Amino acid sequence: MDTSQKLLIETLKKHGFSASKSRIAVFSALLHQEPLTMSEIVHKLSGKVDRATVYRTIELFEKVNVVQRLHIGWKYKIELTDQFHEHHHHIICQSCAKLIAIDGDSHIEKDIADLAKKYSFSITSHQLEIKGICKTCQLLDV
Amino acid sequence: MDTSQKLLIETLKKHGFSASKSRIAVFSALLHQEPLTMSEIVHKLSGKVDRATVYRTIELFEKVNVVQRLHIGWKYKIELTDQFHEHHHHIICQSCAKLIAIDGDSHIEKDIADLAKKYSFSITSHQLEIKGICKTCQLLDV
DNA sequence: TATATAATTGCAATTTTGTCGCAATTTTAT
DNA sequence: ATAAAATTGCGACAAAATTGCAATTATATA
Repeated sequence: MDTSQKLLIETLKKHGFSASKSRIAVFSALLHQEPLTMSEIVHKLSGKVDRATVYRTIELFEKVNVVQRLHIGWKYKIELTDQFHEHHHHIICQSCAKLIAIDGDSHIEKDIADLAKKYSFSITSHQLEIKGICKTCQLLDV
Repeated sequence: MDTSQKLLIETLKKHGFSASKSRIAVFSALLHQEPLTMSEIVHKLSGKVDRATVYRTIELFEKVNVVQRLHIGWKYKIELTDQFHEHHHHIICQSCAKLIAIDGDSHIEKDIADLAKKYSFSITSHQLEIKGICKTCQLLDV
C-alpha cells in the first residue's frame, strides 16, 4: 500500500468514516490520473462500485478534502486535492479545450494568503481557473 | 432604459443576435442580484420565459461574455460579467456557506497577467474561488 | 476469531437538469 | 407593412443526480 492510500485511510478515520473497499476503489480510480468526469469514474468502476455509491463517495471525499471539483466550461471534473499531488492551477484554451496544469505560482499563493488575513478567513483551499486562447489557436484563428 | 441594458443590446447586436424580449427578461433577472442558480432563474421567470429558452439564453450570454458561471461546491450559479459590475472574486465559508464578494485585488490581477504571458495565452477571463472558514464560524466551532 | 452494532452499499425508482426538433411567433431589415 | 430570418415554446427525451430501504460489509469489543 502506498503513502497516498495510507493518507486517505487516515483522513477517513480521522473524520469517523470507514475505509471501505468502494472508497478505496474510487480513490484509486483518481490516483495518478488527469481530472475525470463523474461518468468517467462511474464507467471506470462499473461492475465494481455502484453509481449511487460513487456519487456519495465523491461527496464525502469533497467534504474531507480528498478531492476537489475542477470546473471546465459547463461541466466539471474531479481530481485529488493537493495533499495527493503538487498544488497547481489550470489554464484552459477556449478554442481547443486544451487543459494545462500550471505550477503553483508563489506570487498568487502569497496574495491569497494576504486576502485571507484581510477577511479573517482561515483558508482551506482555493482554485484559480483561467480561460483564454492558447498560442496555437491564436495563430490558426484568422 | 439604463446603461447596462443598452450595453446588453449593443453586445447582442454586435454579435448578430437579436435583442428579444426573453433575452432582456433573463438579463433583468440577473441584474443587481446575487449570483443565481439555473433553477432560480427559471423559477423567477416562470410563466414568462420557457426553461429551454432560459438555458439557450444563458448559453448565448456566456458566449458573448454577458454572464459567467460561478462555481460553488457541487453546483454553479450565474452572474453578470465584470462589464456590468466591478470585477471581483469570491470567498466562501465552508461552514455557513456564506458567499463574500471581494474586490479585485490588483496583485492577483497582475500575477495572472504575468502567467498568461509566460504561457503565451491570451486571457479572456479568470475566476478565483477561495474556500475557508469565516471568522464567526471559527469562533463558534469548538 | 466470533459477534453485535453501526456504517455502507446496491438496487430500483424518482427527481432534477439539460437538450432537441419543429411549428408558431417575434424580430429585423427593407 | 411585409417578407425573411431568428427566436421561442412546447413536448418529448436523455442524462445526471438523489433517495429510501433491505442486504451487505466494516468496526470495535469481547
